[in-house]
Amino acid sequence: MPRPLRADAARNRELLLQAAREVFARRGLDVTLDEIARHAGVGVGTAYRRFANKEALVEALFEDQLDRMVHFATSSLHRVDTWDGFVGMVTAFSEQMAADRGLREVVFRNYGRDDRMAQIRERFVPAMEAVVRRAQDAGVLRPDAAPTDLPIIEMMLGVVDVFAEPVRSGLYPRYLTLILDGLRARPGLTPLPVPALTHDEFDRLTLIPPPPGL
Amino acid sequence: MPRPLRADAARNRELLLQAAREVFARRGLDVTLDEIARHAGVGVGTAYRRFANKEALVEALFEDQLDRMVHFATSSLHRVDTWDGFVGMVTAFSEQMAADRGLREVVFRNYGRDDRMAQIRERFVPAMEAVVRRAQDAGVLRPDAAPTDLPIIEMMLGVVDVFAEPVRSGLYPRYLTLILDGLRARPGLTPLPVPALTHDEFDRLTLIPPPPGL
DNA sequence: TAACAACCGGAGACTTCTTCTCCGCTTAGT
DNA sequence: ACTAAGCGGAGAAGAAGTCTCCGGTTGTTA
Repeated sequence: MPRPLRADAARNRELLLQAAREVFARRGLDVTLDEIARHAGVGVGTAYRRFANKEALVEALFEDQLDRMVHFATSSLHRVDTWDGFVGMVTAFSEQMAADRGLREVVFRNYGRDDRMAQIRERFVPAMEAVVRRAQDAGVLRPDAAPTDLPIIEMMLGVVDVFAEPVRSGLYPRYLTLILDGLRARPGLTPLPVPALTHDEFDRLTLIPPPPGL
Repeated sequence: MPRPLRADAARNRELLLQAAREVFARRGLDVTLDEIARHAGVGVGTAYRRFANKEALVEALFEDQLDRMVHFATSSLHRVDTWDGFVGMVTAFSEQMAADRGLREVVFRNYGRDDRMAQIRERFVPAMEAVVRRAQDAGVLRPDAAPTDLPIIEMMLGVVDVFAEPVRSGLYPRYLTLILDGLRARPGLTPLPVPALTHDEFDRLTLIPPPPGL
């Protein structure tokens, strides 16, 4: 059992976590620990004394955030209007992801690849599947949509936001709306010409070395 | 007037251009000249003797490719079915972009920022505008779509392809279809909640330092 | 309030990656 | 056969990131 930190050390630890939250959210996971330390107002040495490396810091930060994402999915199942439930989940996902570039990178690059996060991911999949199936059973979601379309869509929206952010923040809802209009079941839709990624394909993607450039 | 290259030098120049075409297309503009030289089967020294730097090589390669993109836009105006014309242009763009990661990066990072490419870009904008307006006047494209939506959509599709490529190439048409279904004028569409980027905003985006991560 | 273990800052050692140069050897062209 | 043009690729130079080390400071305990 590690004995408690001295008061100044504990305070610095909190400063670092807070700084990391902000810097990761704005600039992604590729920032240096040096930079986080500077933003926290402590020395690099202090940062490395508290967290063995950047990965440890990421883990400490994103566990509960991923948890919250799963919660969005399951709770959307209880909405009375099925389409609203679906839209609500996708919108909530997008809001989280848009607000936090680090979160996007954790989700799509599976940063850390450790067990705890893997467990969370395992609860993700059934949740998304349930929401998609419910919406399709109700006839409001186009029948050829698939659960893995959702993370792909989140990725697309995330990129729009990274790209547009320097001149306009909050552009992504425009494209979210567009895509939701394309997802809604309607007469006269064009059948989707390629099958969606299987869950297995998707998992493999997040586990392989990050494709340079998100 | 530079005097003609010796035969072996001219041949190596072609080898380098060909290698660059392939490597840029597959891996993007961030590959090193060393890598291109290796792929061409010549020494690095040779590469740097022929092209002052990577930028010169990029310029030599992408001028006519951009030209072809503009051509897609203008020729789509002559299709009898307006919606087919619109879809044809967007599809042609996507095919080009999906097949060539380097091209995507030239378009969105304005690599080089030189005059010749700027001129081409200037012809791009009116062409896209014309196609969008024609489709909206005919009532087949949703009225709240805008010309700058098209490059944004291309960017989204490009990212899907970069991401999915390691386990599945050619996934993007699925999402292209989805988005086109969302772009088509229909009763019951949700109004797009945020204005599109203006041309000016878009230009500024491509001119500022590349947002790290495409 | 003295004493010391814990902690701090940040210079810089190390590593990795990319760009580009230099020079001894080879070859095309006359 | 001679020589200017060209070749290859080791490695210099620089940029960027990770992490260590240590002289000086501070919280804590007695």
